[in-house]
Amino acid sequence: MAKLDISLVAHLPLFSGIKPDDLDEILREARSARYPRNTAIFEQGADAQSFFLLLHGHVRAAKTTPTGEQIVVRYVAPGETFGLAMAIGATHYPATALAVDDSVALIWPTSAWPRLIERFPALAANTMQTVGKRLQESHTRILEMSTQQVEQRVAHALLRLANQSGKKLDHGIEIDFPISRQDIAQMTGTTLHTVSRILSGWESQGLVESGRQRIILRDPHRIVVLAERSPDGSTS
Amino acid sequence: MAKLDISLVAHLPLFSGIKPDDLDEILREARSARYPRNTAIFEQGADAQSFFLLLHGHVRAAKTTPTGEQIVVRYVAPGETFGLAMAIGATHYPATALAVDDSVALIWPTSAWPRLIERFPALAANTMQTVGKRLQESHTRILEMSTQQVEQRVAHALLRLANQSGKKLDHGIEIDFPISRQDIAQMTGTTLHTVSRILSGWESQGLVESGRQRIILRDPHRIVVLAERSPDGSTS
DNA sequence: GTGCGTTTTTGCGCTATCGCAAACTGCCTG
DNA sequence: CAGGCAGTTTGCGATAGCGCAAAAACGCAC
Repeated sequence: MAKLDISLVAHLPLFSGIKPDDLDEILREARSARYPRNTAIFEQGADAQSFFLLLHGHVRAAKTTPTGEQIVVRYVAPGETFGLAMAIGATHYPATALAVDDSVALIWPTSAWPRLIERFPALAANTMQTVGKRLQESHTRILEMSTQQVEQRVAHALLRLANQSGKKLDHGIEIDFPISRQDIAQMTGTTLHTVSRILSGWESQGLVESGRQRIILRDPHRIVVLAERSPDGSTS
Repeated sequence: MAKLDISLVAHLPLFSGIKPDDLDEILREARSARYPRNTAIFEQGADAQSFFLLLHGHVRAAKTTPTGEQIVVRYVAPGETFGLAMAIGATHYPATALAVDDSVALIWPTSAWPRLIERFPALAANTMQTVGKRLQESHTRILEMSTQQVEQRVAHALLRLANQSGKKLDHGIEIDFPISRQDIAQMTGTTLHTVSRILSGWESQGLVESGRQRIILRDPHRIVVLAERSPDGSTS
C-alpha cells in the first residue's frame, strides 16, 4: 500500500527534494481515508487536528460569514494539500472542506508537523512555496474583483478551473467535477442568477455547453478574449 | 549601530525564538536605508534582489493591472517585513512598494535567505506564520468584497488601519500616516468619489474628522457598528 | 503672501447587477 | 414510471455605486 503511494506522490511539488527513503518515512505517518461525494472533511472553526493531501477527487474549501453567506476559497485538485492550518500558525480551520466528488486523501495528524519539518526542512520550504503561491492568487483575485466586471471574472474563474481540473474533449474542455452556478457565483463574488444569465448568453454563442453541475468550455480561446477585454468592449 | 538595532527588533515576531547572539549575526548581514516620503522602494515586476524589515515609517504595497488600475495590497507598519518574494518562490516582486512617509528599513540580499533559514529554522517558521496570516487576511478581504457593501468595507478598512497604525488622541484615533480617499478606494474596491461621499456623510454625523490625506476616527465604536450592520440597516 | 497643483467635494445621469418571484428541467428515488 | 427535489432559467423592477464634470479647499513652494 505504502509502496503504491510512493510512486503516485513522489513527483509532487510538496515532496520535491525529498529522498525516497525519507518519503517512505513521511508516508508511514499518514493514514488515508475515503470521502464520498458531498461529505464534509472538516468544518470551519473546528480544531485543526489533521492536514491533508488529496489523492483522488475534488475538494471545495469555503468560508462562511457570521450571517451565513459563503464564498469558495478554492477548489483542491489531486496532488494538492489542504487543511494546513497549523503550518500557518492557526489552531482552528479557517474554512470548511467538502468533497465535491468521491475523494481520497492522505491524512497526517497536526501534531506530526513540527517533527516532520524539523527532520525534512525541504517539506517546510515546499509548503512555504505553495502558501506563497496561494497568497499571490488571492491578491490576483482581489485585483480582479476590484477592477473587472462580473462577466470577466466568471471567464477567468472558468479558465482557471479548466486549467487546474479540465478534461480535454474532442472539442473543448470539460470541468472535471460537479460544479453549480452557485459555486461559480461564490468564486466570483456575484449571484447564481447573474452567472446563469452569463452562461446562457455564452451558450447561445457557442462558447460553452453546460447543464446541471456541468460545464464544458467549447471555445476556450474566445473565452480568454472575453476575460481580457476591457470594460468598454474594445479589443485593443 | 547594530547594538542599537538589536534592542529595537529583538521582540519582533519575526525573530521570536532566535537567541541574541544569533540575532546579532542575522542583523550583521543587513544594511539599512532611509526612504523619504513618496520614494519607491521597489517596483512590481523588478528582480527581487532584497527583502526588507521596516523600522520606521509606513510603506504601501500596491499591485497594478496591465491596464494601469491599482489596488493597495496592504500597508506595512514598523516591525513588519515586506518584499519577501523569494521566500515564497518568486523571482520578481509581485507588487510595488512605496514609502508613504519618511521611512527606514533593514535590507537583506535575497541571496542570504537560504543560508539564514538553514542556520536559523525559527526564521523560516516565523515567516511562514506571517505569510499564513496574510493569506487569511486576503481571504477575509475577498469575503468582505463578495458580501458587503462599500460603506461597510470602508468601515472595516479604517478600523484595520486604526488598529495597525492608529495614534490615540484625547478623543479618537488618528491614522498615523498620509492616506488619501484614493488609497482607501483602492483598498476596498471602489472609487475615490464614493469614499469621499461616505466620509462626508460620516463627518456630518461626527463619526470621523478628516482632511487632506488625514483621517481621525472620532467615534470608533459607532464605526464598528456600521461595519457589522447587515445591508438592510437593521441592527440585530 | 500669492499662485499653483493636488486632493477633495458634490451634482447628476446611467447602468451593471442585484433581489425577488415564478416557471422550468433534469435527475434520482422509490 | 411517477413524484419530488435540487438546480437552472428568465422576467422585471429597484438601486447601489460608477463615471464624468466642475467647483471648491487645502497646503506647499517661491
